[in-house]
Amino acid sequence: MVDVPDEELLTIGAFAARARLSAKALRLYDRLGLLAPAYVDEVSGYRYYRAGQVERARLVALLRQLDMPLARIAEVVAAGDGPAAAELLGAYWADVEARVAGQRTLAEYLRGRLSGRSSEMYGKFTVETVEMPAQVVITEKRHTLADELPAWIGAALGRLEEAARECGGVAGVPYVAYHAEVSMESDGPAEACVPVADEAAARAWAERQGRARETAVRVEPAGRLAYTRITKAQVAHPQILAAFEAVEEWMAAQGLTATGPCRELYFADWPTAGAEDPVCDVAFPVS
Amino acid sequence: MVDVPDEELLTIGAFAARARLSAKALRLYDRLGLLAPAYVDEVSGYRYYRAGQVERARLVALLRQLDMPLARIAEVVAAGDGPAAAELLGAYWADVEARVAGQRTLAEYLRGRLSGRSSEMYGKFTVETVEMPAQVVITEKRHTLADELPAWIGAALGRLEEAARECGGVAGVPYVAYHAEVSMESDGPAEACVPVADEAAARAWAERQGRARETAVRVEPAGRLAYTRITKAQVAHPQILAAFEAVEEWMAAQGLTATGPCRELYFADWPTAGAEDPVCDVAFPVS
DNA sequence: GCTCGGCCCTGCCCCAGGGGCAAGGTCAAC
DNA sequence: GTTGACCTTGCCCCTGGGGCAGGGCCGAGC
Repeated sequence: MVDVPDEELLTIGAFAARARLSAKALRLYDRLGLLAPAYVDEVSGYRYYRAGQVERARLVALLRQLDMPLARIAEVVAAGDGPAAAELLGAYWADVEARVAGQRTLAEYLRGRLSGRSSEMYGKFTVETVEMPAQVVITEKRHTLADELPAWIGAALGRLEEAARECGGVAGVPYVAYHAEVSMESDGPAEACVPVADEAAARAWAERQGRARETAVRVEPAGRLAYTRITKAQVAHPQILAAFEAVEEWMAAQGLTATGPCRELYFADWPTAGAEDPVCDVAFPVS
Repeated sequence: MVDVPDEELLTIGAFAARARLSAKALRLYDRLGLLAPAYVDEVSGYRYYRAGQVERARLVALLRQLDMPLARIAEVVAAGDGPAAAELLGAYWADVEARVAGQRTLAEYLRGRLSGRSSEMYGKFTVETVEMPAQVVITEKRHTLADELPAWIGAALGRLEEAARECGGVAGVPYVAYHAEVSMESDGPAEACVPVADEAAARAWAERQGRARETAVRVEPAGRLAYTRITKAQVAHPQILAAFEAVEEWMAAQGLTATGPCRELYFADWPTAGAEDPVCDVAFPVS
């Protein structure tokens, strides 16, 4: 069954004008299989489109106005005009809104910082050091983006504290270590850690864990932590960045260097804490 | 005065880790003059950064998280840490919010359309045709983006109606013709047109116009218009797209083709009209 | 002094989503 | 038949890097 040209076919230029797309874009969509011409002359290579394809082309154009990647547009148009397509679009747009919401917070923070309050930013934080004993910790590690981070921290520390009951109980302040930056673009990994009393039980617990979550048992060596204490309101992206920067600046001034990934130690009961209650120490292991 | 390396210098890898940037990105920023190393070894080409440059590098990294182009980031960091930089950031972010607001409206519209209401979309519009006599029109043309379009339409039609008083008065329904799509990416041009009674006076008026605005006088030939009437609430991007599509679909069904750019005819007094009052005909010249 | 591993260098190709241009083939109207 | 508009492919350009190849630099251990 060969497509034969009939009198309803449009050249690429005419089709582009009706679809409000460029001919160049139409050639690209053809090459990607997103919007194939109804007929292609084998001799001249001319593309011919049916008038009925305009609707689909316009849908593609509108989705492109949302900056949706062509691959996702292909999924949407493949899903047809039903609720499935609407679902895909909704999921995409929810992603966009989540990203923009994070960026909005960051933009507000940066605007405030650039406005001239930068000099007072570092003064607000008091940095101190504390000696930490060696600790056996049970951990759960995951790659995650900044927007899902708070939910994951809550869930992971909850699971680990539950597990700690079989390992001699929680023997220190639970914390989260960041092995790489967690932000909108970079996804960590982050590692939730809960100190426990019974190393043997902890190792037995780790043996029982499946592959669903990346769990581990580790002995965290003793050492000194440089930290600053922040309130519940400050434990949010991006305000918390100021705290990290304050600690690093203080370390540089003291001639100290970080000997490991930075941490957030959650020493308070999170749900019952008020916004202005101190709940967290932002810390670096130092030497 | 040559920069001499002292013991405070960091290699690119160490600096990248502290700034939470990749070495590749740092080389790019160096090449663009955005963040030059404190010292470059002339023999090895190795880049060395001062610890004090970390702050600036982090600012760049944070601004990149806002998807700000490097050229604008360069402007921001060049403006220093004062209100000027905050102003630039604010202007950029306002642009982003405006763009996203338009996309949000479009996404909501599309989600509704894809949900399965597409079959009833076209049914809501009644398309008819009308014969238009030849008209002398005075016009003003401009390239504009979708977000500034409503304001420009109001201003341009206001100016043209004022000018029409010297040209024998307004002799028909003012309209806006779209010579190409006006959206977030494409900027038209759009042409505001007001029919006038006195062609000679109109040509004299056009002669007096300077180059500040792109004005013209034209005789619009007689012809048939296919149109549908919409309410004030529907005269907004992107709801109005449904009206345009309805007219085009109807035209295709009737075997008619467009013979010129599409138009919006504003026949009602805009300020006093209510949201549900018909105010506008969405039309195509057809043959 | 020699080698080894870990950094670092430049340069090239790759991604999306096209824009722009050149060289050449086609099509339709006159 | 000619002409001009339209179409084709192919190549280089943009941003903001990622990834890799081939080669140089450096400190540690032997």
